[in-house]
Amino acid sequence: MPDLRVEQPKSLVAIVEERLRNAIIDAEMRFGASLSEEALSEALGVSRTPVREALARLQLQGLVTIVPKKGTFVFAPTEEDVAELCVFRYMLETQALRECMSKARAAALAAMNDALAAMEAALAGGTRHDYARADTVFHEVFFQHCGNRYLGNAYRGVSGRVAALRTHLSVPLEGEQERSMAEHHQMVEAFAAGRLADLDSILHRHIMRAWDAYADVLRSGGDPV
Amino acid sequence: MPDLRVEQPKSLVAIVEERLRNAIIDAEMRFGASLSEEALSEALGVSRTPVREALARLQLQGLVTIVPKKGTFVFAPTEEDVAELCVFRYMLETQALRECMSKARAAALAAMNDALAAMEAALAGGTRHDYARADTVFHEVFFQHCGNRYLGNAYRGVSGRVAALRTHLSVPLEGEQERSMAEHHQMVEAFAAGRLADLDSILHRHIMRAWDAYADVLRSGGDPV
DNA sequence: GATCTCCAGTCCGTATGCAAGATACAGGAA
DNA sequence: TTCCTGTATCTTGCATACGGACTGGAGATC
Repeated sequence: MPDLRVEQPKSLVAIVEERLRNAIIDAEMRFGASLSEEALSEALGVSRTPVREALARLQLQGLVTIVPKKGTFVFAPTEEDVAELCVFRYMLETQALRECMSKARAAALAAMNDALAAMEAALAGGTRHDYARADTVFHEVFFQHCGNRYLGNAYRGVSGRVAALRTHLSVPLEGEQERSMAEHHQMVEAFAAGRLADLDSILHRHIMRAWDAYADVLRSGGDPV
Repeated sequence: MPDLRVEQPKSLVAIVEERLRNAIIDAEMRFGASLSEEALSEALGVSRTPVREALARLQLQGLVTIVPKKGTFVFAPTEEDVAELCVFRYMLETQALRECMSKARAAALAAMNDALAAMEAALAGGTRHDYARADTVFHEVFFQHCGNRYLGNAYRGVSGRVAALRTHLSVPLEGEQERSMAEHHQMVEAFAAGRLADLDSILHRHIMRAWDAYADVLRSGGDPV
């Protein structure tokens, strides 16, 4: 028998979750914005049940905050949050790169180059949101090739916040894309050459500089989008 | 006004989640056992809604597997799973210890000593399950004092599986508790002395030896409890 | 005996209804 | 004016109902 398997249609919960996740990440909603289950269910054309379940999942990803009997809100990062998130992100990414290098170097390098090309394209001809999305894809490559599902899961658990911060906070910064692009090139070079220590320090610089930028924006009045 | 605040009663979802989590971790249910929402809701005396939500959360912790339209099952680890989990656990714990050492050394040390004493007590006078629980508490100390919520969250995301493996797989092994206890003592000593490299290697040995033990049990026929 | 078909039982996905807590605001008392 | 209080209206928490999808087995067919 040939393989005729069809993929399952996504459940409403999954659809709603993805839709809301994108809305938050792409800054269609501001930090702290209120989300009523009923209003959402009406806007999305489904009942409250799948909306409710999707919100519960998003809470576990840190993208929304559910306050019992009060309401659900888009997450609102504090400076401290962002700092801890960046430190954690660095831990995960540096470990993932280590695993990539020792286990799937060629495949990872190829994927990184593809992602880099997409970033260049977005920088040249796309919007800043396009660039932010391509940036997100680049960093996901590490985890797709690291060969450890748990590492990937842990990253997925924070990737939403990371991506949201990227869009909300770095998109408006002038010159940020160009600096970021240069650092990504350096990372790929170091990876290709197998210089792990260099890679680590570039990654560290990359993430911590992003943190600085975010902190500045946060201090100067929160969500600018 | 004196502080009269009352704590919120836990939601049914939280209660059900905790109850099921404990049931799985304490090996009241075997790996792969089937969990019907309806049967659970009846057994727990609540409706299907909170049960359903609790199961969704447990899935994200990797403790159950939900197969659409078929049913929900207690997770069933493969050898590969366990290997990846151990590697990941080592990554998280070593990072957490590093943070503890640099940020909250005294408090962490005190808490580790407390946890160690509880383990000794369980080893001397408790059941093997008691020891397993005390072991779990010991490792949680790292994350309570590491000062990074994201690191703690990531650990919580796998701690259920770790704890479940501990109970299901290591409880039946002869002499395992004593070896484990000795290693924990070594860890605390190294931490107290600030010997980070030693600490790392002890932790690595500790986790990887546990992995060996689990793998043996798994190969010899799965869940023995 | 092997295979197919149908059916009953079980499970989940979703919609909806009701109850209870939280909040905002108007209106009255000091 | 200022403070308190009752109430309308919002929110979520949970229960329940219905329908579709899947599974396993009895019986028919070859």
